[in-house]
Amino acid sequence: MKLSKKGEYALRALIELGIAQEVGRELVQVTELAGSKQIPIKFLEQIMVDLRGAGWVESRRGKFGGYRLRVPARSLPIGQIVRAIEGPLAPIGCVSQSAYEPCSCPDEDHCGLRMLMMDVRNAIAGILDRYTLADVVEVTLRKMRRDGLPLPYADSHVAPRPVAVPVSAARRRSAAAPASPIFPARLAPVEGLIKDLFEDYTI
Amino acid sequence: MKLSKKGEYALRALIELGIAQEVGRELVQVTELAGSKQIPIKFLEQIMVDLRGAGWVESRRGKFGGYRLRVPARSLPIGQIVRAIEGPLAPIGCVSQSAYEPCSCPDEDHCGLRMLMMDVRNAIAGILDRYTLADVVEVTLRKMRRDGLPLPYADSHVAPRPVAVPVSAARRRSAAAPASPIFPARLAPVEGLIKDLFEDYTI
DNA sequence: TCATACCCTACCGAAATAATCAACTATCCA
DNA sequence: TGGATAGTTGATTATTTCGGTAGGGTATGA
Repeated sequence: MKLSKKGEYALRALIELGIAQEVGRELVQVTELAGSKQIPIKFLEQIMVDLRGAGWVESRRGKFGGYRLRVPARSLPIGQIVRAIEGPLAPIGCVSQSAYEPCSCPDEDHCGLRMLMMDVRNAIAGILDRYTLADVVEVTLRKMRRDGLPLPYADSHVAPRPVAVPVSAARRRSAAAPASPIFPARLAPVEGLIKDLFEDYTI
Repeated sequence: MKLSKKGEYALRALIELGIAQEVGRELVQVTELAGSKQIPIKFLEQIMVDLRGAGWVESRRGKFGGYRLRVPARSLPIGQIVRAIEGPLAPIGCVSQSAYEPCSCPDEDHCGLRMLMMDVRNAIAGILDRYTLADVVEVTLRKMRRDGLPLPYADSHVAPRPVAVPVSAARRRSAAAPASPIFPARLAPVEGLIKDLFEDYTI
């Protein structure tokens, strides 16, 4: 039940772009997204092709170029990303809701393994479809602020030169929304496993 | 997040052996476990090596030979099987509790993706560690009985010849326990996703 | 002895994964 | 205009894993 490197890097890139957006950074270069050589740059470039193809990211070429989110982070469920990059969430094909295929079920109607795997699929989907990119960005930033860490991309002398960039329609709506409050109603303590993890999680 | 064919076949074989045990069938041949050629026999033989190596299955060679469960089905959580056959349940290495390895986290303490994947890992483990082989066997049999299907391995003229087989200690305890009642307290309606699925599940 | 059925080892091909390589193209500024 | 920067594109590579299959050995009972 592994997330592929491609999936991992795609999610990281999107989270980084979400963070950049939150702190007011307009464009982020692929070298920045790759971090300290932990993600191979050329591989990430290819992944960015897919992210752009999916319509979640847009880019600007040339000097002072880079990438940014094209859709509001809050409108992008993680499950949608994972499905697009990795394929169906279902551990076996007979429980897939997006790409059904028969497996070695002796008889689907009475197959206990199918039922169990449906449970697993639904649990995975329950989490990944519940949380959006914005949620993950928020928790990341929240923990950084809690520990007093400098926020990435907020360092003004490292930022690419501000430019008048053509604004897509999706981007315009995002800019119109105020920054999320730190404790939005969506992540009230009665909801959200990530919230629970944030409260209780220790390494 | 796929279950491999090997994992799928291993689980199916164990479920079949559990069913056989419930209906009183002593030994099951690999051809029976493989079903109508849906599982490749030679591949399944190899998988049975691993299941025997794990101590869950024992076998008898020669004429009237076959396999049977060596441990009580109720003592075998599905998560244990999946881990042994497939490896860690964690989608990425930094959230694995059995096989931790660093990934491309910029900083584990503040990595929102790590937190999310911990959620996913825990959800998967929550299900797979909660239910045992006996639960899956039970739900399978329950649905078959509900629909009036003939139970596999219960056909007496197809059964291998009854033999006095040396009884392992684990097997002796299993034989001493009465057959599970159809509605055990463990699967009361207030618990158990599988129970929920059984009640609500439609294709 | 022969038939049956597990046991063991090795091999194979395909596919996917995880990159890397090479070159092109757009943008800006001096 | 030229050079630097940075995205874009397409192809290639290497490796590993997966999902089997092949071939033969060994134990058991009639």
